[in-house]
Amino acid sequence: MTTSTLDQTVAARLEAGGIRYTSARRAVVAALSRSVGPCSAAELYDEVGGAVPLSSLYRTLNVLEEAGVLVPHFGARSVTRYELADWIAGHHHHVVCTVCGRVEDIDVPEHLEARVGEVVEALAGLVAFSPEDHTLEIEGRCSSCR
Amino acid sequence: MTTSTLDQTVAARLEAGGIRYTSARRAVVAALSRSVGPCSAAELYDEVGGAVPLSSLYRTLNVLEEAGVLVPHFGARSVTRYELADWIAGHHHHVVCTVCGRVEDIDVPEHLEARVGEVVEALAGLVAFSPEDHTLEIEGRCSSCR
DNA sequence: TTCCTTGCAAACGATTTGCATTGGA
DNA sequence: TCCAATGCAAATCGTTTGCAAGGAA
Repeated sequence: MTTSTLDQTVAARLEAGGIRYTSARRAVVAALSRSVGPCSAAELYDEVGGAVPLSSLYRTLNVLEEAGVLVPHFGARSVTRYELADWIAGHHHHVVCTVCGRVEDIDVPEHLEARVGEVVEALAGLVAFSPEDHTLEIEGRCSSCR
Repeated sequence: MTTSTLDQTVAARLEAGGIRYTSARRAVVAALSRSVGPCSAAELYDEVGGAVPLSSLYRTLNVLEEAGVLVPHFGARSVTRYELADWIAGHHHHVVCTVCGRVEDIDVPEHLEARVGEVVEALAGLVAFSPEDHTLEIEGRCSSCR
């Protein structure tokens, strides 16, 4: 998705909720769209060159999360990372490097995702659980830390 | 696994690393073995009736994690939960209730786990990643919050 | 004008650490 | 005995909030 298309998509979503799409919010969405994986507030702060102070950044993240534009990711001790929601960025899973800590997205080919879905349904059935979503994370060493 | 067997298993592991298996550490391991899902430091603090002060509890958790007895779980904003490592408690996955926030373990039947493993290998291959472990979490509503 | 958003500084909660004391092999 | 483990209090760090100022509709 190009940045301008992304911007329009997000803009539409926010307008539908009566939420302004301000420059700080645009900056965060743009920064996330550039990233290869979820970003923490601190990382985004750097990415936007300090243009948005941390407190505003956190507020921005919360607004975008409530609007369903972003999704939080709790993959490491003590920091929450955010990424664009699946309906925007597409459904995907993560690989987490146990050495450098980096989190990267994996776009899952349909035939594999179908198998994940089957397993999820089967497992949820075992514990009388109504599955709404799922996350699969693979820990290991990334190609740089091999 | 009975508590005494568990205790012996953990004791052996710690001794092998020259680490003492003190009463505080025993209390934490016992509390976790009673739990149906991962516990935060605060939850464990309550579970042991305040017998281990929080600072010591955190140190205990770190020691046991480094020894490979516990594994951290980052499933919710701002708290880290711990559980017994897979080699002790058996490999399993989690269901997270989006309503009450509870995390529960699912023991995965072998045939399903095999399928998860295949998908993990396939995905890791796509991004030149050496998989060491994986976690599958299912979000949804538990039977109580249906 | 009116309500939403922002920036700054102070507040918070989870976790860590310094230091003196205690306890187990 | 002697070093690791503990307890307490203070320090950190990520995150949130109160409040006054700035901006868009």
